[in-house]
Amino acid sequence: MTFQKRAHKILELLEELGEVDIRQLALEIGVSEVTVRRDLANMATNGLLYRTHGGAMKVSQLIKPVSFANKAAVNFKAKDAICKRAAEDINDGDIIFIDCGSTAFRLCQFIKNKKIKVITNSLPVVNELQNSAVTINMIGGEVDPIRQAIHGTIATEHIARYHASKAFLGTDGITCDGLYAGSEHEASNTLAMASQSDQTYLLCDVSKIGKTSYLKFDDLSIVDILVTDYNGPEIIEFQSKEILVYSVTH
Amino acid sequence: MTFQKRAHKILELLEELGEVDIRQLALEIGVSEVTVRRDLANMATNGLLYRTHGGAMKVSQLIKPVSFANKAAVNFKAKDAICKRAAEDINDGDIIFIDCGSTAFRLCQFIKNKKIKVITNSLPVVNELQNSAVTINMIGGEVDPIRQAIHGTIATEHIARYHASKAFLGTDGITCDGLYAGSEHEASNTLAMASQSDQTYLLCDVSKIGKTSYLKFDDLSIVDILVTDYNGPEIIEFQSKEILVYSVTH
DNA sequence: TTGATTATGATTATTTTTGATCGAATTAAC
DNA sequence: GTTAATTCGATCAAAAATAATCATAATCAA
Repeated sequence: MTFQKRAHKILELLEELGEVDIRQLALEIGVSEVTVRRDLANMATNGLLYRTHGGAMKVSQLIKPVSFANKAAVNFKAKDAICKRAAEDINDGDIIFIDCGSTAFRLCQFIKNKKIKVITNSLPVVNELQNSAVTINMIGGEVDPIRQAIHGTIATEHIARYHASKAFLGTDGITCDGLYAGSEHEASNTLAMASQSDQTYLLCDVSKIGKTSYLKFDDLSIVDILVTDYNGPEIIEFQSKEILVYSVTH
Repeated sequence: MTFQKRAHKILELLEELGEVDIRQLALEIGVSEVTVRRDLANMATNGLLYRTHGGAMKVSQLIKPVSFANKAAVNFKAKDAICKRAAEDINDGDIIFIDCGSTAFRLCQFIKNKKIKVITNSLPVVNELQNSAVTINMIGGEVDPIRQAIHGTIATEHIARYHASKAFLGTDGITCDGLYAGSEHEASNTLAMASQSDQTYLLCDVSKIGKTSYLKFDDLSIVDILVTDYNGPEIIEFQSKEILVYSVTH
């Protein structure tokens, strides 16, 4: 098999898998690892792929898909059901805020083909929506590496300059008394988004209901619509506080 | 059998199989391998096929879609050498701007362990530096999906709120007359960063020197230090304009 | 026919490709 | 941090393919 044929094959595998390792390639193609290494080096100098230790990556994937995948995968069926329901309310032409956090992140998959404008402080959301029909506006300011989001006063000020039709927010905990956040920064961003939008949706899986956290940052007045897979007694109380509740199942 | 007849046969086989090898052709056509080789050489110079070691391939099969050519990997050795040199000037405690673009992006790998603050409008830079010692500040505003960066008036305003000790900028082209950019947004960001920093470094591989582009956005006065792998006559002229030139090799 | 030109095949030297090996560099594990 | 395991790059040798050279056969013009 000639170099050209191998190159073709490697690019194909790369396109399919995103990354390849040398042992796997040597086996698949039927040549020695040395040869594969040479091929990769060659192709890398031509910009056809990105060489890594032990293999290669697709160039376009050089932008790491930000993986707080772990957290996002927890209870993802509930989160997906919630986000799917929420996405039904999003129409072409909408301008929406998307909060940081693993729940709101799952909204992305349902809005990729909508002609909307998304304003967000979440880096995973930006990455996820990069090659979609959506126009993205990134909120600026200090990057919080753990939450993979932009936080701080500059961020809050930035939010205040925009206005959206809908905000899709997350929270660390919610009780009949109010909303709880794990940090002040998170809270101030969430509040800022809520105050700058016509309608606020709170995306909230069952694990958050009835739970309190470090900081109670608001009563429930900022919430217009609660989307949740929870179905217990508190629901009625939420409704009595003029919150519309979307109950979903999965 | 004449050359024309053989050529016809070879093209037929090529169309059918996508690739051919010389031994197989010699057998099939009934001539010596030397002759086949001569035929292929002939046809290759006329662009009828692509010669490989031991055979030939259909031209169309050879090249994958253009999307593979990613800027970040093109000429990366020069870019790495440039960025490595530039990084030597970055010290703990510095606050630096990093411009968007494939060259400045390569600075990331050399500053991951420095205790500095980075202000950038480049999404790849943010992703690359996420799990590093660096504190990141993301410039906010509209996301340009092609350049993977934040551009626009909001972004420019955001930059104006910060001040850095050093700015590491890229450009689409540079001549003795000035700097060229591919878009107005790019230019305004670059200018904003330059005006808000004590020293501006221009990171510029050989392909940019002497090249002009869509928009001339400044003379050379904003550049303090030019880091490049170029080593031609213009260098002296740059120096005469009070630009310090770091020449690197790779 | 003759001489010249061209195409083909055989032979040989050169280049290219590939795989093996080993010290150095990088990464992972502790 | 240190150590162990991979992976890398360089060098060398073997095999295959190529280019160069030459000789022979076919073609063509005068």
